[in-house]
Amino acid sequence: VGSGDATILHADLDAFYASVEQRDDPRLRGRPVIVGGGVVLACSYPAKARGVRTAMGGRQARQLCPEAIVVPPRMEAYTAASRAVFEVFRQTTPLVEGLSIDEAFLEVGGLWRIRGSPERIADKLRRDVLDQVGLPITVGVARTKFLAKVASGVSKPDGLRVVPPDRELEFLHPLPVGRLWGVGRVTEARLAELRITTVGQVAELGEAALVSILGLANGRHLHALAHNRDPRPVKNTPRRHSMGAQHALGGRRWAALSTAARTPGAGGVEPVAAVWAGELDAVLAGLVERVARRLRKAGRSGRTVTLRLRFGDFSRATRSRTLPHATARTQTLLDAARGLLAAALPTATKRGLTLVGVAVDNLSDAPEQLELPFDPFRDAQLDAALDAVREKYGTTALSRATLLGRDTGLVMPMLPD
DNA sequence: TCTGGGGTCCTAGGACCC
DNA sequence: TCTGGGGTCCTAGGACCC
Repeated sequence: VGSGDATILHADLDAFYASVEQRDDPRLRGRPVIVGGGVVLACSYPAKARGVRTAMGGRQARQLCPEAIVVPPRMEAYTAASRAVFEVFRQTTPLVEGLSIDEAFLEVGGLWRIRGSPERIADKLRRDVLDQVGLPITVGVARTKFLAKVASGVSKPDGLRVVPPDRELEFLHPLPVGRLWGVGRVTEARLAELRITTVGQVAELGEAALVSILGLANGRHLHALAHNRDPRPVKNTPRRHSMGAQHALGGRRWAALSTAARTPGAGGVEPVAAVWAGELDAVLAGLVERVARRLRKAGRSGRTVTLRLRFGDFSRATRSRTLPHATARTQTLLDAARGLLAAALPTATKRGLTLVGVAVDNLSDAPEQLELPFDPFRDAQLDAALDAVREKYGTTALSRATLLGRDTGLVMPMLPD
């Protein structure tokens, strides 16, 4: 098998959250199912057939499909199902690159002799996922990552599609531009103004023209994809670069508080604004705590704290702050987030805040490295080092052995909270 | 279409350094 | 006092993906 063969699989679970619900509750099988409340997180194919779409407002979804069964999301169940499916992926091939909770690329190029053709492997993978995890999955097979993903996309649900190397453009060019990876609502509209609606038309356009329309990176990228030029190999799942948590300030109470807080002149405005700011701070603290815990659990730390805000008109703003060192300490991150929010509070109040988010970027692979102003390996200074750490973290549990055992010279990993 | 929660990548200006 | 060229980092915004 050479590199010119179709050996990349893109495996994508069908209507993932909805399928997990149907697997776990037989009454939902074969019926229109919507997962989510205020917004559709996922829906089964009978609901899709009625026009329900992911990210659609709940009210509109129920209008389109009144007989749909609406179930609240169970994220833990989806996480567990995802782990089980990825286990099947890794039984299939060691080279698995996860893209999201429900999809991955698999390189099966070296497996001809052991497991047969990529098509056979894909077919077995689909059966294994169904048998072992109970979920339907669609697989696309092609020579490039991009095309494998397109192939699975057009074959959903419960499908398998192999694109042979000599049929690539024949398969690709009639498809709508929206199938290109990186073409969303805005780009699609811009291209539609120029009467460009198919991948084939993009391919005819020439790189320079595309760059002048869409900018350097995007233009080059789309030009390459339209010709199925995508040299990226399948790699094992990269470590994430960012970790965040956010919370929509929905509900009547928030709306009322927010309105009252930004209405000047009325009696009692000061206290209302204070209550609003106080509740906001509690939300912020909760978000930071969540992110910090996840960071510590993953043994990661980060330097940049980003505050994300969304307003009543759906516009957004971000504020960020980069710290001197990476950290996963709740208090350090919270102090930074609070500073950002305080600076943005007048704007947020005026524009009607509807969402707060916190992200930690600039992640490093290691837990926080605490710089000590001395060498803990020089015996004379060890007790001073211990005292300093104990004082800083208010702990008495830290032993000399622990400190030395880290074997990290002048730095040591952060202690858990 | 009146909207959740989690991510990725690109652009662009300004500060700062040599 | 006014002037080059090159680089990195930080911040903010925006498009896109599932």
